Amino acid sequence: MAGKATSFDIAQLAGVSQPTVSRALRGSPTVSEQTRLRIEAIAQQLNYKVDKNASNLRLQETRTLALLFFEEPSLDDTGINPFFLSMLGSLTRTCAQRGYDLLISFQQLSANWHVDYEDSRKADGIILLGYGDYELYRAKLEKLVEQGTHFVRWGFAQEGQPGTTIGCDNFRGGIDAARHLLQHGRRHIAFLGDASSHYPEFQDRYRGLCEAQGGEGIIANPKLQIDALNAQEAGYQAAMQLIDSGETFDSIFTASDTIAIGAMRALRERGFDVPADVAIIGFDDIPAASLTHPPLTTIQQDYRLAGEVLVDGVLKQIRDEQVPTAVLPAKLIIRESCGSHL
Amino acid sequence: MAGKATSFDIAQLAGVSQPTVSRALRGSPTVSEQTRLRIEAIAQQLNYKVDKNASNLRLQETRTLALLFFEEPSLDDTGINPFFLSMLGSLTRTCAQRGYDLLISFQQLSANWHVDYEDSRKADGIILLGYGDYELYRAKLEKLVEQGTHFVRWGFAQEGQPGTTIGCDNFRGGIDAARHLLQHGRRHIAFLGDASSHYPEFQDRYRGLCEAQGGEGIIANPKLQIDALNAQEAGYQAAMQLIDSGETFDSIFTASDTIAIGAMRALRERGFDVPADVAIIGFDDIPAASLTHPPLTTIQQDYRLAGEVLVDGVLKQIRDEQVPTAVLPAKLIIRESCGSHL
DNA sequence: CACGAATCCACATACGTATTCAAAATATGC
DNA sequence: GCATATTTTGAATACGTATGTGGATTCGTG
Repeated sequence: MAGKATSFDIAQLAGVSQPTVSRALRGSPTVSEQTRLRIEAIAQQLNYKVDKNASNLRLQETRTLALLFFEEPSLDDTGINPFFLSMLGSLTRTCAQRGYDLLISFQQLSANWHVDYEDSRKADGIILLGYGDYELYRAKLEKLVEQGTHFVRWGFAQEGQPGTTIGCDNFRGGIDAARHLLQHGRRHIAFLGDASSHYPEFQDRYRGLCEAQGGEGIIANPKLQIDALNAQEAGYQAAMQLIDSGETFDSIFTASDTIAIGAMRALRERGFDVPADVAIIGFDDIPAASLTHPPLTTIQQDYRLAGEVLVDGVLKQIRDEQVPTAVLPAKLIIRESCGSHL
Repeated sequence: MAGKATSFDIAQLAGVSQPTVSRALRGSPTVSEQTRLRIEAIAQQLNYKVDKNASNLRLQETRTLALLFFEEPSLDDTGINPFFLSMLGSLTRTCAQRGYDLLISFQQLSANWHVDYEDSRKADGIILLGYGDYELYRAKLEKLVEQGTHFVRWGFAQEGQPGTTIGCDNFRGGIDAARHLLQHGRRHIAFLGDASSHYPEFQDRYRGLCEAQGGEGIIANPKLQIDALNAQEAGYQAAMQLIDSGETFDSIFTASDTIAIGAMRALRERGFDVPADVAIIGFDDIPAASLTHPPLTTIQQDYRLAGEVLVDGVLKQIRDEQVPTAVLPAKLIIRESCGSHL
């Protein structure tokens, strides 16, 4: 028997026709128990596996999802956003549980990621995971919607956006982060992270900060907001810029843990003590957050739940069900970078 | 036009036959420039994409590789081995460059990962990434070889193993780690990590340690070797066990950075100063290694190179070329957990 | 014994592409 | 203007599976 066994080979050995083999292996009730067992035995013996390509072609579905990561092309490619990496585990696990395979791909935000995968029937649906300039996305998301592609995006969730987006409650998370700092008596809170509308997740976190400050009658000093993309180096430089600006600050809220790690390096180099001189709070709760010194207090995104919701969201779309935009809760994780444990 | 466009739709619009469309889009020289341009224009306009399933079925190849991660089922599933996660970036990048897609899956070591993917023609080849009991692998690897599956494994590389394995020079890395400690005057070096033959990578690292000690006339104290699987919690407990054993030790070489992080937590809790009281050196150089306090000196595995070698190895096998077992260099990364910078 | 129902299976076909082979169209040479 | 070489296209088919439809066999029932 040259090459892999096909359903015809089995049919021949079992003395039945190929369709009977197909039905038997799929558990159709129209094939007798006896024949089915015989066929199954032979299939096992020949190490037969259904050819996915032929099967997919016939069924017009792949039972595969595509996971597209992308980030700002300008960022250092030394690593992948650790938060997304954490989510990867949850995504693959959920996919496996639902009987789907996961095709993975890293993309530049500028590339043509929006015109493949589902069109070419590599996947039944797409999960998009990425931070970056929202203006660059928008047109592509609209194209996806127009093509009827099944996809769900992780990120800033708001009604009226093209397609379905699932994200965490960035605004609420921003408020919680700010309150935590305020409760520790900090009044001059700096924000490191892009606060423009091009980065709506970061912007929302910043808005939460301003809101919480307003509740205490504090007017946020715009000079304490410094743009930074999601990278350690960006955090380092933003913190340096903040220090050099001469503005008064007693605490920093960073738009991500990665930025916080860079910022802490800058603070240390310049002789600031964390948290005595400057308290710092991050966002995401990446694995590294518990390893910094002092361990980083941060806002946790539930990547476990997120993975499930994303996968199930795409699967619902594939079944032509409506998937509403959803917002997942964020949770304050108190460690030591803001001072005493409350 | 209901549903996706097919090559027949294009053929009709272009006034040619379906085979001509296929040839035109694949750049066959037997179709005239003029018709090709016309066909390409129409294809673009209809947003036509070759159906991968049909194409794969016809060509009998998928241009997809499967990446199978697996770890000891007993380990906490809170996260994925960070070193493998680092490699993931390199693997996907290399795959993309070579024109291949990457199918990803996390497996329990005990599951039947060895009887799928290539058999069912989901992928042309497999990359195996995992630490765990080698005895559990071996039979499955042999089965893969027997079936003629194209696969490459990352791990302990030795001639005579089933299939092709690519790994880093664990023995050499162990020697380098030990020498670094010895150069700092440490004479009582403990090893945290399983040193049984079931975990050959770890065993090799330990062998390197013993070898280097032997070169200085030191006989390794077997009571300073304590089993630990690759997890923080395991590192923590192994270190506690070491401390409680009452044996004299002035330094620790851990089989992985993850173990080192757990061990450092135990040391800190028990009031040991790193590196003054106990020097510690890890293995892997995961991203978190630079964040510990003090920053962890470690042996770096070149995940970038590893990813390329693994992908190219499988591709070679697919082209029926021989792929020899290979050993990649490991490199000492000096930080601060062993004392002064040499 | 005959008739219908029930059970089980085979025939034919479709999914969309890529290639073999032969035929048509065009160009070349005399 | 005809034969031959060359380019370009189309008809037929195969890849392996899954399913609609109808045929054969068995069984029960009158």
